[in-house]
Amino acid sequence: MAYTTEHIAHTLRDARKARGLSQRALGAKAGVPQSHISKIENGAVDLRTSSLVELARVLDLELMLVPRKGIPAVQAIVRNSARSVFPDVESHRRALGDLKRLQAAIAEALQVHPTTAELAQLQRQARELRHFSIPSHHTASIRNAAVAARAFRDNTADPSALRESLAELRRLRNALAHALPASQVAETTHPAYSLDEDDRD
Amino acid sequence: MAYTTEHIAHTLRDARKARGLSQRALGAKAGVPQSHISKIENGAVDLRTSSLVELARVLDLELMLVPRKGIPAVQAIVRNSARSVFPDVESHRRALGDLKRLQAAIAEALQVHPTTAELAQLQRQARELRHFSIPSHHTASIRNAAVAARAFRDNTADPSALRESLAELRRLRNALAHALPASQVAETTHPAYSLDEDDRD
DNA sequence: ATTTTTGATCTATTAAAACATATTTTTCAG
DNA sequence: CTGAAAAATATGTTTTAATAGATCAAAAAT
Repeated sequence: MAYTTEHIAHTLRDARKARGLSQRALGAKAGVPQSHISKIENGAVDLRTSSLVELARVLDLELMLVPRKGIPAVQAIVRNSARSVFPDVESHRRALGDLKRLQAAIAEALQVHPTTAELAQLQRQARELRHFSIPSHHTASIRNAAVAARAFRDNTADPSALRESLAELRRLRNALAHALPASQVAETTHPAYSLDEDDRD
Repeated sequence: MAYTTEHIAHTLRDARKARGLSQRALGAKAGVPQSHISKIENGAVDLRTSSLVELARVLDLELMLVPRKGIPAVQAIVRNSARSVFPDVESHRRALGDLKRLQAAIAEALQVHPTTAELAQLQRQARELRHFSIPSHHTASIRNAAVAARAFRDNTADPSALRESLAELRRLRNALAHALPASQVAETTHPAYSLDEDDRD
C-alpha cells in the first residue's frame, strides 16, 4: 500500500528467506497467522507496529528510530552484520533434506540386504556429510546416491552403482573439507543464526 | 498497549518535544490528526507502520531494521547524533519568546520615557541575548526584566529596578558567553535543526 | 479575565488481524 | 518426465481495532 513501508516488507521477506523459514514457520514463532504474513510481504496491508516488532524479533532484527544524520553509518553497520553470517541457509537446508532422504533410502536397502558392505560405507559417508554446508551445485551427487540405494533395494541394480556413488560422495567430502572452515557447520538441532541480510535504496 | 511499542511511543514524544512541536503542529506536518498523536504517545493504540514512518520522517528520524548483533553500535551512533545538536530546543524557544516580550515591553516603556538611559541599555542587552541559547533555569531573569520595564512604563516603579534587571542580564550574558561554544546559536529565521535525541533501554 | 493553545476523550468509519479455504509450487517415487 | 502428495503461499470473510473528525478540559499567554 504505502510506498513508505514497501522496503520494510522487502526486508522482512528477505530476512525470512535468508533464515530458511516458511511463512508458516515464521508466523508460528511470531504468533501471527501465515495468511497475514503473506499479505504483509506483498504490501497488501499496512501492518501494525506490534506485528512488525514481533516479526522483527523472531528474525533477530530490532526496530529502531535513527536520526537522519546517522543513517549512512547505520546502513554500513547493517550491511556489515549481514555479511558476517550464513553463506546460504536455503541451499544448506535443501542439502540436509537430500541427506535425510539418502539415509532413509540406505536404511530401507539395508533391511533387504543387511550384509552389503557398500551400504554400510555409504551410511557412514552420509552421516559424515551432515557436518558440512553443501553448495547447491553438489546436491546432485547426494540425490544420485539415493536413487542408487533405492534401485539396489529393489534389486534393479548391482552393487557397482553403489560403489560409484560412494566414490562420488567421498570426492565431495574431501572437497568440502579443504574448503574454508566457514563452510563447516555445527550440527546443532537449531542453527540459531543470529544475523541477516538487508538493505535497499 | 503492547510493551514492545512502548519505547517507540516514548521516543516519538521525546523527539517531538525536543523539536518544540505541539501535537497539533506535528500532526499537521505528518498528515495525522492531533487526537491520534495523543493516543499514540500515551500508548493507547498500536499504530500502523505507515503512521509511524510518517511521524518519524517529520521528526527527521528513519525507521530501520537492525540485526541484533549491530544494535550496540547503532545505539552509539544514535546517541552521538543526538548529542551533536540542540541542547534543548524547547527551552530555547521559550527563552526566545520571553526575550521577544521583554523587547516589546522595553519599546513601550521607551515611548513613554524616550530618554531613559537604562532602557536603552536594557534594549541593547536584550538584543545581544538573542544570540544565545538560554537554559530554562535562567529565563526568570528575562521575565523579571520585562516586569520591571512594564512597571517603569506605568510609572509604578523607579529606574533602580531597571538597573537591577540590567545587571542581572549582564551576568547572564557573561555566564553564557563563557559556556561552551555549542550553546551559542545562530539567529536564523528557522533554526532548521537536523538532529534529535532519543534512546532507551 | 479571557483568549489561545495544548492535550485528552468520544463516535463513526475504515482497515488490519484472525480464521478458513483455495491455489500455486515443490517434492519425489515410478 | 509425469502424476500424486505435501508444503508453501495466496485469497475470501468475519471480527476487532486503528484512524479521522468533533468536542472538551486544562494550561498558558497577553
